[in-house]
Amino acid sequence: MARTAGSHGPKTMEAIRKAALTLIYRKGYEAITLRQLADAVGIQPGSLYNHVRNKQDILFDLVHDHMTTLLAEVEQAVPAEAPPLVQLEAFIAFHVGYHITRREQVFIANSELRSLEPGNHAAVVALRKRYEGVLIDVLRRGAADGSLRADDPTIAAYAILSMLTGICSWYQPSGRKSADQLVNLHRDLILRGIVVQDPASLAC
Amino acid sequence: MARTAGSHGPKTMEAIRKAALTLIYRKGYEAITLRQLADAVGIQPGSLYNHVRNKQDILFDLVHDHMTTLLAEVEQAVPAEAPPLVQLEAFIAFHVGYHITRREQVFIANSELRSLEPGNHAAVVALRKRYEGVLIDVLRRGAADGSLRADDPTIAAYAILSMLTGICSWYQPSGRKSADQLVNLHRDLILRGIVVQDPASLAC
Amino acid sequence: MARTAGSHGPKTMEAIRKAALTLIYRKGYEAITLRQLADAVGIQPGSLYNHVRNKQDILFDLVHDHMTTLLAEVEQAVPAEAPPLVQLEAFIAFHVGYHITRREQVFIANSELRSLEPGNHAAVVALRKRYEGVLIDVLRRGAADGSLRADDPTIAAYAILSMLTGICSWYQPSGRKSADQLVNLHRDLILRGIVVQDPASLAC
Amino acid sequence: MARTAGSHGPKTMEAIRKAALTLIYRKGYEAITLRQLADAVGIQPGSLYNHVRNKQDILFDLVHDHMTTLLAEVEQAVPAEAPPLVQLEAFIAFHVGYHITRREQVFIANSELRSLEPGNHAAVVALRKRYEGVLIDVLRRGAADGSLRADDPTIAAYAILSMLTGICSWYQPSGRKSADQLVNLHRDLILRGIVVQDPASLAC
DNA sequence: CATGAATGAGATTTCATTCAT
DNA sequence: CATGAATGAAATCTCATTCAT
Repeated sequence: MARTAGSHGPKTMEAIRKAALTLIYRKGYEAITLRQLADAVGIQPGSLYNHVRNKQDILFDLVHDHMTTLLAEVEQAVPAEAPPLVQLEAFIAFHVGYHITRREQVFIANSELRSLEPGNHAAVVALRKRYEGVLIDVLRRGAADGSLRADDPTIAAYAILSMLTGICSWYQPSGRKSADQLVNLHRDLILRGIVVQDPASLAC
Repeated sequence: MARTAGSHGPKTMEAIRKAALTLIYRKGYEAITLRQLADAVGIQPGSLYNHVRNKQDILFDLVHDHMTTLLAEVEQAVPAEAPPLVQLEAFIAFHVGYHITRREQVFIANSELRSLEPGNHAAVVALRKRYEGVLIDVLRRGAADGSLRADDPTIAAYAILSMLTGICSWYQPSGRKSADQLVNLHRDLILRGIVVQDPASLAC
Repeated sequence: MARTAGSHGPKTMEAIRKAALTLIYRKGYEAITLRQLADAVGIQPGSLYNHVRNKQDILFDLVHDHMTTLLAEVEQAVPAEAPPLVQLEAFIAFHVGYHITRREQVFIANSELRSLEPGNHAAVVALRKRYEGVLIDVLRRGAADGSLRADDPTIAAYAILSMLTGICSWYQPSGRKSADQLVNLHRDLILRGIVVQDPASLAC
Repeated sequence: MARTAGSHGPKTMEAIRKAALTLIYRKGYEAITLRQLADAVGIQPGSLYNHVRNKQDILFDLVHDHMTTLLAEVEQAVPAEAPPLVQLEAFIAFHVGYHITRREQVFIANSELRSLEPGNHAAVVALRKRYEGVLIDVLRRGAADGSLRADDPTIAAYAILSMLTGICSWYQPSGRKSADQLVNLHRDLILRGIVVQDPASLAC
């Protein structure tokens, strides 16, 4: 990681954020120390407090920023007036694309919720619920117009989100699948399932 | 939580395990202290060391026990000689059923891998790979005999496992869905997808 | 100061109290560090927390103990049924005697009130008011029966208490005045004042 | 408290002094931080160093200024050639008047001596001794000419000073006693004591 | 087998102070 | 002369772990 030793000005805050992201992603919020973080930034532990109120704020900033960006972007990515199936495909493509380019943020936002203090926790959970709501709405409209099969749109949404977010835990940009391939793979799985439809059973 | 204050004999070890399970599930391994654990058990922190070598061992025991049980049971639950589709359905039913009755173990085994020391980490990851291997094998055989559509059985297996394991993070035994309903819901989603197949498009 | 290195058992708490008394008396509560205190006791700083909840508690214990003892003893020292003048003399003798043998406690209880957290502060101030009340009552009764001249018993009591407590700030047990001499000196000053009454002016 | 936000020019130094006086009076020298002081002044902590060499100097300035002013004024207030009794009355009036109008300075000068570094401490104690010397001299001369009863003029002086200075710790300008009343009350106490002289015992 | 007390390492945080801009 | 950011030292407190009793 870049070491901006003795860094000055507003760059330091950015360096702290970047270093915190990597460190928390790799070791977890509780497991990292501010000494390690300061080392990674190239300053003294105490100097962190010129930019941050306390350790908790570092985590909250990271998670909160991530969630607001995610929300802002999903609303642009999913066309408001399109049919549910189109929206669903857009959502899948957006979610997979966004998540594999921000694996750290996503992972932290999911796994370190527990480490947020009550107030912060509530704020983040609220944002998360809004994001989940986007998908739930799509499924609900699809169920209503008969294009999607979702007896329980909420549970189906959770299932889809779990599946897609899980990609983060094994995906490597250098791996053998491109982002597009991943999107297609998961879109097919979600839309059509894994069973090969027996043509005979479908014959007239 | 049951507080076995001043517990004696071999019960103490069991009480430690139970308390550790609950505490780690709720707060995370790094976040709990042995003092909290001792409190929950009803003994002094120092007394823990009559039963356990150190904090790490508590976590490893929990995770390792869980993984070996999981493996032993999945092999009994999935019929060895059945066709892949039948095996897949058996796997889904087993996985969902097992996971919702052991939410804490599952959650810990997934989220606290990071907190395991290298040796322990490797041991658990190996067990996990064997468990994933069961599903991957099923998908692979299904792809081979044309009954399942899985271009990439590994990724499909990860996707399915992520989806199913995600249930743990929101499931409440007192909720509105029974275990059976959950199994059906997820089986349908995995096998047939979410899109309603247009009969017209399938007509000859 | 005695250094009970590696001290064990209930003696440690006593050693902490004694060392804290001396250190706080000499440097002030805010100025001392727990490292210094631990050094004086002969243990590690962290070990203090086996006996004490935090730094504030050390101060509060000291002050609170002092005030309760003071109150208990003053009630025994001042005869309940005696005439006010006798009571006043008893109070002076008691106060001077008690204070010069416990200079540290007295000084701390007066000068470190500011360092007490609100709750603790209130508790100590309440005790202090009760002690002051003893003297105020004596003066009030003396004013009532005409034996003492105290237009404002409260202010007079404060004046007397300030004068007597001030002794602590310069008294040395090895000094040239005995405790008895001090008592007499101050009793005379309080009772008769400093002016030599001109016999002529009193003649009939 | 007045907040001279972003103050400029020579006013800043004055603002620092005023804020320091109030803060140290309320919380004590060791307990305040330069951040708090800077806040109160309306500047950044680093900016303090454009006006002050360090924290210690702030305290020393305050105490030293106070002591020199006190000394200068007491010499004007106590008539050099008057009889001891008249001088004593003048001293009492001056001391009470001066102290109740500068409660903060007086309190700090008495309670924060401990926080002065050796050199500064010595300087202030020397000034203090000179001030005490004024009263001691009066008493000594009174004892010499038979007008005052002071076996030990030093101790008597300490006693009187303690009594008078104690006023600062409870006096409120808005209270029920005027400054003049306070002076009279304490002068009577010091000169004539608290006992009502039994006329009978004085009769010829 | 439990306990109370000790340890030593280290964590987060605070603070006085410095200095380039 | 003010500022923002850095430093380095230190402070309080926590924690896993050990061990005599």
